[in-house]
Amino acid sequence: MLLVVSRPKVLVVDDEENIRFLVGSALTVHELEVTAIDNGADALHHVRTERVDALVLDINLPDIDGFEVVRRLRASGWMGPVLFLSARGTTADRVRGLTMGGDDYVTKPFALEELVARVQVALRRTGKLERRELQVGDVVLDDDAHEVRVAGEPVHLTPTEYKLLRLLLSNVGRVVTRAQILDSVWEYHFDGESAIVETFISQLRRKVDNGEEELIRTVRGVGYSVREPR
Amino acid sequence: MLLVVSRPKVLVVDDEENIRFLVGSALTVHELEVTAIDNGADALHHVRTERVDALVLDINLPDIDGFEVVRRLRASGWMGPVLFLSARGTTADRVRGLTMGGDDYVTKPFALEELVARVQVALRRTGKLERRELQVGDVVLDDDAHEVRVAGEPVHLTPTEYKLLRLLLSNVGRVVTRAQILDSVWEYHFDGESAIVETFISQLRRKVDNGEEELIRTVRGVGYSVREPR
DNA sequence: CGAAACCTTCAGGAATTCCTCAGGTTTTGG
DNA sequence: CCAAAACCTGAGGAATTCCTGAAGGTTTCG
Repeated sequence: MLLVVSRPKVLVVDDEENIRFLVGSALTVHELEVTAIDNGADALHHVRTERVDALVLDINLPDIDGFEVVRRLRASGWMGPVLFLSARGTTADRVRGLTMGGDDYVTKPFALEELVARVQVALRRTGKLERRELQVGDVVLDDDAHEVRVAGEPVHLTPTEYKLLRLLLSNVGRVVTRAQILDSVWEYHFDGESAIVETFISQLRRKVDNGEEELIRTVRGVGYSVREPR
Repeated sequence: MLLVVSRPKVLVVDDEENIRFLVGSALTVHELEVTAIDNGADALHHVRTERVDALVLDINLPDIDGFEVVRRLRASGWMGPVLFLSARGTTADRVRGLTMGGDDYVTKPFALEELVARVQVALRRTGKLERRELQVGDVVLDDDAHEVRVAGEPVHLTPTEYKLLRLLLSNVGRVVTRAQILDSVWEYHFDGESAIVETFISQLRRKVDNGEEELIRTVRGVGYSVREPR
């Protein structure tokens, strides 16, 4: 594990107290250093005087429009990534049209996890955050690129397959029970009789399990596990 | 068996006496050190003054809302995992949206076992809980990987064999009676004449008993036992 | 709207595991 | 030393669990 000398700094700009709090804490939990500001003018000033590695910015601000904030920042040379928060009303198209470069947007209401993930992606892209990869044997899951490689070759996984593999890989050396899988990959933890886990395990194996030594091991009556490589 | 210097400390916060008791005992049984508190203010104080490795927190508290408790804790730098208890009414979505990072939630009514499992998962993730291994001589039973190694080499056991070995190993130096075995490994405690225990003991020995010194000793007329290593 | 990609269910078959039975071996007590 | 009791162990059919392909339904995207 690499020692990170200083945490990436994220500025959150939103006039709603709640949003600032929620987003702020979510980002903090994920090891980011957060500053929160409730208006455009102060935000501009902050970015110009302090180090800011990424910006989470509401489009509707009491004083200056979010897009305008970014326009001015770009003009003054700040090139960091911006993640816009747009109210539901705003059509996605409009936002998309106005975001540029590496910028991104999410519409309220949003899932905190998703927002955090996007901020992290942006930070990694700009090299402020290390790349995180899960690797076991010759299978590499690159969470940034959202890509899986087997023996160097990219393999296409569907979203569900990806989630499942991710869960397994982040529990190397540990059995993941069917219940955990259902709970984590699918939303329901009502058990019942669903062969869906098996089906996806099967698909995953076909795509990822590279002959020789099996990656995904069945632990009968319990679940599945990926062995620690040695 | 590894010596655990200090047990992980879990704080349970709920205003219902019953819940505190139930959750508290369930966690205690599983080797965790539990403190129970019935309101948010005292909980805050406790986390700030004592070591707390994980928090089990009802959302509806008489004084401060559970989410607010966490908000304040995060603000004061406590980064441990939180497991929210939410009443059934609360929509899962809301809770999900508000939990972040490693936090988790379960809705009442919940299975104690599940709750314990989740707390343990959280503690392991944060490194507060070590790997659960039972070891006697050169036989190691790794409960996380659900795997058994003899002299370093993985040995495959069926679920029943595994349960049996686990029972024996967790009673090192003690005789486990046939009745206890039947009761614990199989569901029935009606005795009758079944040679099933013998059969499985036999299989276990073949797989696990590594020549030289017998691991599983027969205690005639009583049951079986695994000797303490020296 | 249509096509493609994806998710889910279902069911037959394969693999594994369970458990009874029966015959053999060891121990105990007299 | 003998007989009875207790225990050991291998075999095989029954039961469980798992695998996987196919088909139908849903969502996504152009």
